[in-house]
Amino acid sequence: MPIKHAILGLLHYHDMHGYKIKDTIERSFGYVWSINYGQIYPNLKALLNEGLISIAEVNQAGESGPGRRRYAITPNGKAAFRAWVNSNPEKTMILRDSFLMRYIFFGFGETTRAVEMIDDQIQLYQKQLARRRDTYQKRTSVDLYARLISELGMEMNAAFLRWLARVREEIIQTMDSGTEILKRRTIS
Amino acid sequence: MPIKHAILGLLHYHDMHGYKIKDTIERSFGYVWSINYGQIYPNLKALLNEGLISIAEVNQAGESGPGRRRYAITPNGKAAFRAWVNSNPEKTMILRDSFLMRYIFFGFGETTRAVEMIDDQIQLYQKQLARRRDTYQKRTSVDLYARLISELGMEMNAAFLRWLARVREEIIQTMDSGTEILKRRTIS
DNA sequence: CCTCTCATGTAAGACGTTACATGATTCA
DNA sequence: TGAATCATGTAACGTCTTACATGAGAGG
Repeated sequence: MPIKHAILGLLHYHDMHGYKIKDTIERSFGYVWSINYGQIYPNLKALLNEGLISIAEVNQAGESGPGRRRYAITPNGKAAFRAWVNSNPEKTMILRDSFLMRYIFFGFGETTRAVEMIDDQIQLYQKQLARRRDTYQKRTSVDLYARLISELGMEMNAAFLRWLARVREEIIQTMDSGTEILKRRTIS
Repeated sequence: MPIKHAILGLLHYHDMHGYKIKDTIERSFGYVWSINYGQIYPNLKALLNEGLISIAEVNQAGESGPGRRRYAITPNGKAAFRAWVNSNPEKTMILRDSFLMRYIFFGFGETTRAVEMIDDQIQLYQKQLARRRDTYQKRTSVDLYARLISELGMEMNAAFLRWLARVREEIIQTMDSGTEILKRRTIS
């Protein structure tokens, strides 16, 4: 139940609406965790039942539909969160990327198409890196951990771009030399 | 349905049992994709129904229980797979790591525990990097794409380790200087 | 007035994990 | 003979995504 912990973590900063929680998660660490309303609202309800969060304020301007609820973390919530942060992480890192998934089998597709897709990836990650650098320069928080995680994002991004450039070059060399190495494929 | 495509991709190399498919996925690109039997067997059944794979051989030594089935890709399977490889990847990369998830909120936990967890991560990734370098040196395949993807794995691994070392250092500096910067936290 | 952003929620279905049950073969 | 590995499968449960429905407030 990592979503619950993410919610509890964010509520340490200040009280929030469910909408704002999703928004913050997406903008702050969307590349580590993505989320949607189908997860947020049921989890808020559950956390409320468990006494880990409470409702700080309800704004009910209209009469129909649910009110806008601002949630706050309770002392029990803080304790549960602290226990989780201090507990051992499971050691499984999952990286899921549909480009990489295809890439693995590029040898079975068309080489020209492969180069096209690599170029698309290069463009995409160049934009992303530029955006990250911009956000990094403009950041207002002095938080050590937040600063370091955004450095990690930029470094990973840059490393991936360097790798893509190398891959592109090597594929083009293979095309030029016209060898049929690609067809002698084996896997254990 | 990315599992189906992974299965079709692997069957290009040679015919395989379901068991071997899981094993190969885990050993070849387990850090990009993980899988379990609850997904493998139902997907094999579905692919068979769709005519994208066929049964190459059934070994039924005993009499009870299901036979050991070796699967092969059909021409239709190859066509479907090729269409997928050449189709545009969705642009969402998902990185899910329970250490990083905790890391984001380290400021709310105990700093000494944070350093301990960082040290555990360093050990874990040092071992992983050593294992990857070993596998890389011993690889028998000349496949361009396979070689490059394992280089990506090692580079990402190394970059993460460099980052962890820097994080450790900066945290310890903060502890020594005894400033209370950690407590002035804000997030947008 | 219309569109965008803020805001809350549910239902259906897809996807993934865990745990269990079964049995053959291989090797020490 | 016992343990490890090879091998197939399902049921229950949990998580995640997608699509939909609803409505308030702000600003052009």
